[in-house]
Amino acid sequence: MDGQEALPSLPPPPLPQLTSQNPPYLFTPSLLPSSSLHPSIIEPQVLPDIDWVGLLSGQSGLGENRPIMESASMVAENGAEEEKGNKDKKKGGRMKKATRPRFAFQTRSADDILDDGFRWRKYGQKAVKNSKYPRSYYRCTHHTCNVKKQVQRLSKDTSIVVTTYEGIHNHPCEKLMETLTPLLKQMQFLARF
DNA sequence: CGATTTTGACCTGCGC
DNA sequence: GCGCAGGTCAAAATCG
Repeated sequence: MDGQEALPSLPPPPLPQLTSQNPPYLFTPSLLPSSSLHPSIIEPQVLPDIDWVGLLSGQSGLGENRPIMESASMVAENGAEEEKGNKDKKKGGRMKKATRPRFAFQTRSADDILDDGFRWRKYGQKAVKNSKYPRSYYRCTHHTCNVKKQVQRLSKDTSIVVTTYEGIHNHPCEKLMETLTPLLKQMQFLARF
């Protein structure tokens, strides 16, 4: 069925607060609605039923209906786990059930690919049943980062793109850093006076 | 020439 | 056990 296409349109939930428990780069501009990085996005929508608190704290979700989001039990995303995990998998196919957090949101956009500040490499595209449009698979190009995302346009409402993120970035957003670095330098310079 | 995209083959999980 | 659907790999093509 087209589970992803039956997503209700609800206002985005409150954004999670970063605490000392959370990885420093857990939520980046990619998840911030109305981010200035996304001029083309008119109506960002975070999927409902996402247990942000659980997601962040490592506890499992509460929602009963989770159209896209999988269980949010957090696996150690950083460091050794990812590289070694990759060795277990053979060519193609699903590996062990992903236990990494997944979250998705809809955006109303003419572009399938929205610029979320990270660099992504496309590694696959697949036609999906009950959908006119193919689903595209992307992986974060950062060496140590194993985050993936899927992008799919709804066939019911072709102006809506569903983006599903899987995993958590363990590095800063490049674009954000590019923007902030000169500002920081300038501030440091001015602070000397 | 390195990085990225395209695309068909391959693999796995799941329902029947 | 079989077939389908989804997810990934990797070689070739394309791009900057």
